Amino acid sequence: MGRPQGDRESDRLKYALVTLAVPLYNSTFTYSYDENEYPSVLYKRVGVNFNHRKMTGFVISVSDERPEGDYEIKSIIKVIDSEEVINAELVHLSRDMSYLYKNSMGQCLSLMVPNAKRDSDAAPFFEEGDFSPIERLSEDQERVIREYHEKRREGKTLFFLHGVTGSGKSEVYLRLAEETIKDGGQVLYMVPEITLSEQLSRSVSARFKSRVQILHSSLTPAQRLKSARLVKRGDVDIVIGARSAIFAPFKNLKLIIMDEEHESSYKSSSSPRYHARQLAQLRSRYNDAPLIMGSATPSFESYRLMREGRIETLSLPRRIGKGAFPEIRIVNTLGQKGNISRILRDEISLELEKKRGVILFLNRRGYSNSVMCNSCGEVIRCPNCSVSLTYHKAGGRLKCHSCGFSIPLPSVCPSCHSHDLISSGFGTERIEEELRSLYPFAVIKRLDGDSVQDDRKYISQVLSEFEKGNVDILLGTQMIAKGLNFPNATLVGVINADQGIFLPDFRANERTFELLQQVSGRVGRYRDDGRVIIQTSQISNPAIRAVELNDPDSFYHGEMEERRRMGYPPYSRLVNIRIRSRREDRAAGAAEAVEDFLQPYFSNHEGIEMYPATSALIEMLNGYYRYHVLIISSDDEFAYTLKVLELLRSSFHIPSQTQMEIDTDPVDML
DNA sequence: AGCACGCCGACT
DNA sequence: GTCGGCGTGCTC
Repeated sequence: MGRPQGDRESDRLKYALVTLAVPLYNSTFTYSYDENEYPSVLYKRVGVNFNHRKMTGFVISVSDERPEGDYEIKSIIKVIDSEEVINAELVHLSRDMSYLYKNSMGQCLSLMVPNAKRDSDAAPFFEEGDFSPIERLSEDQERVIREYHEKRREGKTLFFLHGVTGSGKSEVYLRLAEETIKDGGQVLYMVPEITLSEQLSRSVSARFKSRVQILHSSLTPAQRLKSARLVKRGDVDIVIGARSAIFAPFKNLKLIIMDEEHESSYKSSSSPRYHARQLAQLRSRYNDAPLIMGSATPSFESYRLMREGRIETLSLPRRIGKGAFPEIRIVNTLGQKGNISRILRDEISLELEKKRGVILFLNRRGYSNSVMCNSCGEVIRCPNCSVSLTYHKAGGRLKCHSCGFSIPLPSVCPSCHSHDLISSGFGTERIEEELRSLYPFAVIKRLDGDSVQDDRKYISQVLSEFEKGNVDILLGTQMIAKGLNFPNATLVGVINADQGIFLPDFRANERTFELLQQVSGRVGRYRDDGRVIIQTSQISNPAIRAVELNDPDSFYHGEMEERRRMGYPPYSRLVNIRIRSRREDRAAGAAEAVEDFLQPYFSNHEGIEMYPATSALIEMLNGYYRYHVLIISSDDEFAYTLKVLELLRSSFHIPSQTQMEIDTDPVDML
């Protein structure tokens, strides 16, 4: 084939594959550009015209040849970046991600790059922290590092550091990170969202000096872009960050650490609903970089892999130094009056006399759970969501914990105008009030979603006051259960361990166990007189029993058997297809249409079960009616399921005014 | 998604 | 008359 002669301009015309963040089956489109004008466009962002609008996309490949097909090819309007913002690995990752989570490549790729126009002011490059002395390793830690190296020599890449709280996992991570960096590799160190703001990041930056990049949630897009550039150039040795740090554009990634591997914050709650743990496994494979996950309470997915020897287990079974496990006491709340039992009350008094701080935990904020009319029986509900409103005494309002809607507390029942409104259930606000009347001279601080919203600095302030011994009782939600260290506390109380237990979710026990185990881990890390008091009405629940007897193994075994028997994860894979619409009939209709589409592929298919379309547990959320179709596949048939869902994406036409979202390996079925 | 086009009902 | 709600089709 002869090239067109004479026309020098067309000689310089090249074609770029551009991927756009549109929810289409195929999100890549060809645009032309003049090579004289733009000598390099690959892996940069470009501005293009797309169906009567301007968009920015990523160039993922370039070519001299016009692609097949007779469609018009428009030209690139401008090139945004002077330097590449992605690389081949991230394009590859977005392709795999797109297939697994059923979003377009463009949508996946757009998550990976902060959407800043251009880089501006310098990011705070590193934070000056307290100097953290290098600890001497315990025997267990040394053994674990030895085992790691042996397994590495055998070519293993997946590891699990299974260690109780206080066993010194972080020091192991840091040693291995140091070694990797000395050999010229880069390290990704992932932590759950809440941990990030706290102690850890400071000690790590002190350890690695200026070549640390902390991906904080408070960074602006421009700052993120700037730090990504440093990572990409290889000017950063170690990146610390939460879920989205998994997209950092490493030049030479040689180790991935994922602490608190079981944490659900690693799973995105908006689409693409990726799980950082799965993506970490992909990047580990692409780069032949080991992945070390760690936790005291492994996810059941990881637990299965460990048990089957598909991932190497490194275990730290003992606490460091004289840290011992706390004594755990279960208090049966059945038949009890009041929210704080006699036993817990006495224990708190004892601690206060000794001038020690007490930590109390309750996973529900607000004052009362719901407000009901005592005349007509109406419960006051959110107009946008099918949940009841929670009373918040501070501010005197009723709030929706699903969508944030709030109204002033009405003085009469909205439906029958009776004055007889009663509240039921209790939250942290109510407990705080009870504590104040029980211990009028104690300094009591509450830490929950409400206290944070007002003031971001408040948390760290309260925590440091508690550490200094200036706070007697610290009352909090989830927030204080995870990741935080209270070296001096000797008493932890769980006001009510029941909440999670009654959810119609096969993970209810897992969540309860995990939470109680984590809460217990907060106490007396470095001492041997820690106590935990757990109040519950379900004293024979397996999760509660396991915590009481300090016997996690039997819990895992029992629960795993149950999961296997029922065909639930980790012995199967779930895909939840959610459909939502402002109109109930549309949502229901679309869900049925999805079911009808899939029926021929899944009915009578060995190893796959499709549950018929039903309305979601919370039928309405934010004004949208919600339906879903759940697919359970065996390990072997999961690949087939993904193939069929690809078909759904390419050829199923979603009715108007409805949205469909595919959630692969969902963590909550709500 | 988001934008244009084209189709029907009810309002200055 | 025509404004606007909504259904349908398309995007290099």
